[in-house]
Amino acid sequence: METSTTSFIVKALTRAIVEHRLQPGAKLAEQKLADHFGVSRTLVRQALFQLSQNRLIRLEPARGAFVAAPSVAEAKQVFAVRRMLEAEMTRAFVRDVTPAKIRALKEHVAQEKAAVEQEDVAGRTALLGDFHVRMAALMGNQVLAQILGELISRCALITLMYQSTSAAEHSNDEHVEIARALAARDEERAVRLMNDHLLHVEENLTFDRKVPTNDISMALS
Amino acid sequence: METSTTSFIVKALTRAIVEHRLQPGAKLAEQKLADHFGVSRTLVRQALFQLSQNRLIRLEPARGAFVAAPSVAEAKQVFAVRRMLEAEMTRAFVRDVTPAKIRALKEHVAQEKAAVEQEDVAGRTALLGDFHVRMAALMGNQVLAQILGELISRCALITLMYQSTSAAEHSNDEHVEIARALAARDEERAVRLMNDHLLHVEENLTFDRKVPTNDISMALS
DNA sequence: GTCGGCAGAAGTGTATACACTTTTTAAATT
DNA sequence: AATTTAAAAAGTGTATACACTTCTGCCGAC
Repeated sequence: METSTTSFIVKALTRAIVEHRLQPGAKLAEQKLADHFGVSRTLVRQALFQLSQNRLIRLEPARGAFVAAPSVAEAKQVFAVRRMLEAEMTRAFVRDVTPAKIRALKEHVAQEKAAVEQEDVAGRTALLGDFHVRMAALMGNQVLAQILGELISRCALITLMYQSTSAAEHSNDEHVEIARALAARDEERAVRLMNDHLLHVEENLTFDRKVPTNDISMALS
Repeated sequence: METSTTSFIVKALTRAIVEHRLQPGAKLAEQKLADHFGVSRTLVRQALFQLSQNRLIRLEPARGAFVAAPSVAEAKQVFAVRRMLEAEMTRAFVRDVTPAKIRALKEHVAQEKAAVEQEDVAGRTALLGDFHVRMAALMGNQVLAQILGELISRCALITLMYQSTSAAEHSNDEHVEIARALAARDEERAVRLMNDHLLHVEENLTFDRKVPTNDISMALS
C-alpha cells in the first residue's frame, strides 16, 4: 500500500496542529485539505484517519474531523503512565549503560539547549520529548521507544499549549542531571530525578492559550 | 466519519487472525475480502489500515496486506515493556485498592477459570489478557488501560500461537494469587507476583505451530 | 532443462461519482 | 422580533472507474 503521499499530508497537518497554526477544535474539511494538497479526498481521508489514531484529531461520524483539544485530565493520565514506564526504563538503562549511550544522550541534550536558547518552540518541544524516546531506543527496545513516542506526541499538543520558555529551560537542565546520574550508574538517583522531572513538567502546565487560526490555507502555507 | 461497518470488518478479521483461522503471512486480498463482506474495497482498505496500526497485519506498498507473523524477539520486547508498566501499575493499584475493585478482579478470575476448563482457547486468551486491562481500568486510568490493551493484543497472536493449556491454567492460578496479594495490600508481594507471572508467560512460549488455512471464506465463515 | 523475458491476469493506488447527512439560509408563521 | 420550517448548500460515506504496479504462466533462447 502506498503511504508516501499520505504520510506527507500527515506530517504537514501534524506540524500545523502541533505548532498551533490550527486551533484545537478547528474543523478540517476534507475537500479544502484536498484542494490545498492537490490530491483527492481519498488521500486526505487516509491521513485524517491516521491522525485520529495519534489522537491529534477527533473524527465525528458524518460531521467530520476536528483538531483535538486534549483535556488536562487526559494529560495527567498520560503523565501517570509515563512515570510508571520511565521509572522502570531508567532502572533498566542504568543496568546496561555504556559510554557510547551516555555520549549520545549528552549530544542530544546539547541540541535541546540550542533549541531552547533560540526560542524555537516547536523544535524544543520535539527535542525535549525525543530525549525520552532516545533513551528507549538506546536500550534497544523498539517497542518501548514506539510506545513512549506515542505517549509523548499524544500530549505534545498540551505541552506546547501550556509550556513556557522557562519551563523548557528547566526541563533541559533536568535532562542534564539525569544523564549525569545515568553516567554515574546511580540507579536510585536517576530514577528519582526522572520521576521528579516528569512531575515538574506536569506541574508546569499552565493555562494561557494563544490566538489561533482557523483558515486552513493560511495555517498550512 | 462512519466507523460501524469498518469496525465490524476489523473485528471479524481480528477474530480470524487471533484464532488462527488466518495463518501468519497469509495474503489478504482486498477484493476477496470486499466480496466476502459484501462491501466495496474502500471499507476493506480502511479496516486493513486500522489492523496494520494494531500490528495484526503488515501492509507492503503495491503488494498488499499480510497477516503479521510477530517474531519471538518482538514478543520479548513487548513483555519487557509490560513488566515495566505493570510493576508500577500494581504498586499504584495497592495504594488505592477498595473491596469493590477486589471483587471485580475475583469475578474476572472466575470467568477465566471457566474458559480455561472448557479449553476455549480464543476465549481464555482474551480473558487472561483482560485481567491486566481490567486492573488498569479499575484504577480509573483510561490511557493506561488503552496502552496495556494494545500491548496485550499486540502479542495475542504470539500467546495464542505458543501457549499450552497447562500454561493457561498456570496463568489463571497466578492471577488468583495476585488478586489475593492486592486484597491484602501487600505491595511488595503483589509486585513480585506480577513480575514473576509475566516472566512465566514469556518463558512458556513454545514453538510448535498448528496447521493453518489460507482460504479466506473458509476461515471467516 | 534452465533461464530470461514478454504478454495477460490480478491486484493495488488514486480519483471521481453519487447517495445520504448535516449545516446553513431564508422565508413564513406566530 | 423570535421561532419554526423548508429548501439549498456543503460535507461526509461508500461505490466504482481507471491508471499503474506486481504477479503468473508461457514461449523462446541458450
